[in-house]
Amino acid sequence: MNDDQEKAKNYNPKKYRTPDGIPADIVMFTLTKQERRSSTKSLPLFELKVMLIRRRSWPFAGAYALPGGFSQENESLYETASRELQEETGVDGGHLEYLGVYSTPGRDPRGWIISHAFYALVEEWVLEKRKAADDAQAVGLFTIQEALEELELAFDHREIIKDAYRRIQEQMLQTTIAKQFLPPHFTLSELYQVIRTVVPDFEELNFIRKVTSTRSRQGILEEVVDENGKRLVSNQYSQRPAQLYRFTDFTPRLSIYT
Amino acid sequence: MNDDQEKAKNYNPKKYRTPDGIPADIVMFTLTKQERRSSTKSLPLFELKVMLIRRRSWPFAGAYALPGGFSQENESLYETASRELQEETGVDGGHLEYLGVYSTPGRDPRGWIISHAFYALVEEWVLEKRKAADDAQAVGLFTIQEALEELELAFDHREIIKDAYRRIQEQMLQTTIAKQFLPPHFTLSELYQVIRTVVPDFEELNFIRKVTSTRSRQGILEEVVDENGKRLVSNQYSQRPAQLYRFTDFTPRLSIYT
DNA sequence: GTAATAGTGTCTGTTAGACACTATTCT
DNA sequence: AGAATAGTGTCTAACAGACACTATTAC
Repeated sequence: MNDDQEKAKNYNPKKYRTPDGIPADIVMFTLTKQERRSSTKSLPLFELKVMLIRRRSWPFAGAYALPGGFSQENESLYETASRELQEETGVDGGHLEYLGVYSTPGRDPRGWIISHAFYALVEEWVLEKRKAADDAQAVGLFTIQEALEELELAFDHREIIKDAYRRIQEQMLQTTIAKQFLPPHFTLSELYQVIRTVVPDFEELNFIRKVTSTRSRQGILEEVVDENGKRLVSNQYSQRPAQLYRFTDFTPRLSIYT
Repeated sequence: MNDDQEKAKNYNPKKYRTPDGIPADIVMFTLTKQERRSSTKSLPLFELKVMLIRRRSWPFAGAYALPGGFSQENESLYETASRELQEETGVDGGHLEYLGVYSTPGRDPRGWIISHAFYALVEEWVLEKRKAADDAQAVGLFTIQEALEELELAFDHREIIKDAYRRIQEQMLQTTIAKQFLPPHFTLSELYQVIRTVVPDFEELNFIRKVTSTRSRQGILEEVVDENGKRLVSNQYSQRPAQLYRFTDFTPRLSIYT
């Protein structure tokens, strides 16, 4: 037995009251695409949705809650969230990010339970599959407005969803997470629509020109070309083919002063 | 006994292994000012420092650690941090913000201990007072370089300090936290020096002009005037008096796309 | 006068914002 | 031709970046 182990044996961590559990809850966002009926090709309608599960048991039986689960001793909280995400959706990988801690006394009637919120960006089909596999009654995809204004939510999950929404809006403008909602190659209209869906009051009349022809932002996006250097285009959503782009791994440094 | 209480009685939260403690650790930053010897008035030298405490007992006896303490059942983690900050410095108020959670298994030899990091911006005299009140040997103010490269640090506190440093640099450019390091009224040189101290590679040759005469940033700062509308100036750090400014409560929205 | 910081002039090239206009393809 | 999205032209005012220059005051 080494020195540390010996000392650890003498140290009694349960001298004080300790929490009753440390769950990780995940705000899973997805962007649903809905075909628009029209005579010709057109961009689909996007909607930002969040996955919620109807609780069956006490506390908050019948209310909707974020998917999540308790952390175990042998894993970090990120691993807990990652494991839960995998258990809930069958997918690992994808964008998973820490949001914050929720520890207001009394937030959970089961005891002293400190929850950690994460948010994930998941493809629509993943959540649809999950919904099909499970009791369809229990799993739902809701718009932010529905979740915040119409549903009865468990615990402090309304606060968590609000915070996650604020965060994803900020991230959508300040980082390149938009790529999580886009195929590897995409047109600028698709990108613009994705941004607009998450941040409705983002309006840029000259969006195409701005992201392509200004030097200061040069490097966020690049044109996709084939092996012969020919620029690749897509006409999936339009009559006239549009140039395809991809994100580079460059992210500019933002500042309020300059 | 109401329904919830009855159910809570039947619910056994200790069915599973639970953590041994949830501390909050605080990265306390301060900006030290050092007079420069010169024949005339000049700006002081600023340095960004972090407060660390030398541990006396197991584990990591002799190593430096962030100040902090365990959370109690009747308080949120922000309250824990706020209480610790008050206990450590005698000051409440000031800037205190959540940084993140540190939960890697094995990070604390005392057991399963999940720590939450906060960072605080504190005035220099507060920490000096703290240092005087206590055993001066135990409390130290160190530059980031000293803390990260020269000191033996307890737990995963090197990681925490790194993360806090990254965060304060980001915040310094994207929010108006610079005001935490400045008096209510300040000159633009002071502001520039504060920013430069925290983010050394922030270089703006036309800083004064940029923050004063460009419309898009209009509203971050405003000139300070007296009751007669006369503009207030200071010659504390210069021969020629300089216009005093204050922050408004406006913060622009930043975006990589526009 | 000299030192030290405050602030302006000036120049070129780039960008923002508004909005009209052309381009490409499918039906 | 009409629909739908892609993308350019054009104009003005604002801004960025570089760097030389003047201004104010204390010593």
